[in-house]
Amino acid sequence: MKTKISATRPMKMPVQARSILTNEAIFEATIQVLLNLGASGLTTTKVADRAGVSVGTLYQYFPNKQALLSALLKRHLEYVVACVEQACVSARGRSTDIMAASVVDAFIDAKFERPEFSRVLYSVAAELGGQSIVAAMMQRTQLALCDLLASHHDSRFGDLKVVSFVMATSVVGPVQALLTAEVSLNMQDAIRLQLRKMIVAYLQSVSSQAAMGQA
Amino acid sequence: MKTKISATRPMKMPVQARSILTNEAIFEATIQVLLNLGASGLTTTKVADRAGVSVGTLYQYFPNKQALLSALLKRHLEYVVACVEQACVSARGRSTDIMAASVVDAFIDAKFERPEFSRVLYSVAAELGGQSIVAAMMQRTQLALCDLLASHHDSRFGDLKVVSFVMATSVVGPVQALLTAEVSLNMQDAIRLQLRKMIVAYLQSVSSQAAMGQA
DNA sequence: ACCTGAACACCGTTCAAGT
DNA sequence: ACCTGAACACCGTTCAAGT
Repeated sequence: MKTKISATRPMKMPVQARSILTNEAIFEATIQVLLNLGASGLTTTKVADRAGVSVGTLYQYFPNKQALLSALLKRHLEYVVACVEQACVSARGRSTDIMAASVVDAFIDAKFERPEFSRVLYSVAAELGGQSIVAAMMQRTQLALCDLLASHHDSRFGDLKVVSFVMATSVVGPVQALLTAEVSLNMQDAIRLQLRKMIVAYLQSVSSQAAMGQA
Repeated sequence: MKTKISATRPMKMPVQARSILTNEAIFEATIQVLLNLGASGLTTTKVADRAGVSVGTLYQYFPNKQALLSALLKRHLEYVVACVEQACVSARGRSTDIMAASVVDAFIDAKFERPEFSRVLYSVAAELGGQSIVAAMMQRTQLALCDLLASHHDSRFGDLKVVSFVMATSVVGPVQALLTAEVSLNMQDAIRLQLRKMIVAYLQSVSSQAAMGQA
């Protein structure tokens, strides 16, 4: 239990713990700066100041500004995708209505947990580093949707790759518009219901009975 | 036909003509730099060089870099919206199938006329100045869609504001994914057909007979 | 070993000096 | 009148010098 390690790292745990702590402080600082000044006002120096470290230290944790923002975007999108994946699991084997509502609601709810944060991340997502992260997350979402659709007892939905692509991508536009356009709460709810309707209608229009053959 | 105007602008037309020409040269240079180096590699100096003017001159035409990019984005989106508006006019009074196909095709075709350009503009659209332009263009699109839907002889589609919002926004995600994810041509066509299907299915699911009452 | 922040290169923007 | 480009302020990134 002594602290007599000389030239190596003091102890294994503390070093990692401090490292994780600093990492988290930098993330949190980035979020704050992003919310206060927007993506265009974000500066590595401002982030470092807010996190209580020097710029040099920030660059030990992230190779450059884009990597920092990409990591933040990735963390956010991984959370959102995880929510959608969970909804997919929960709705396995249920009706198309429930499938559609679960997925739509999970996505909207995840994005609206911190609307301003979701909103400001769109500019990060549109940059080079962001686009590949978005693509990867979209891929994961489509996989989860394929699983979900395949679990339906009575129906086949045609080419699941295509159907899940359309399902996944068609909800992002409306939600982005909702987040950036500041529409009324009534309108928000109305649109959520309409989105469910749209996905249900789509699924039913591409579905065929699984029992015998298909139309 | 003489050129004897002393201290004022040489002639009215030539000045405007030269002005318009330079303006266009700057736009064209911006597009080229954007295509070659991406939004993150674009520099006002590079644009000015490519346009054959000095930075100072560029700043006489545009107050700052963001205004330049916003103007370019606006011009692009105005063209795209014009295409969609025209499709809406052409499909007035037709079946829901034709309405959906016209609008979806017009949007996809307009965006795919210069795919790389459309693609690189997403990062411009996500920035502060871009978001309000996108919102305004979305507004115009929704108006055109309301007109289109109202022209249907046999059906009412409920709250047109909401339905047109969902229609307009739900196609942007798939098309953006198509443009950024480099999917195969087969897949592209398949998705175009599916998008039509989705919009048709949605319109039919929210429609009711106009003749007597509604369900 | 790890942190610091002055220093460097580069970019957006301006404006005194040209024509 | 209009254009030019050196100059300025600021930002991303590095690295010699500290502890």
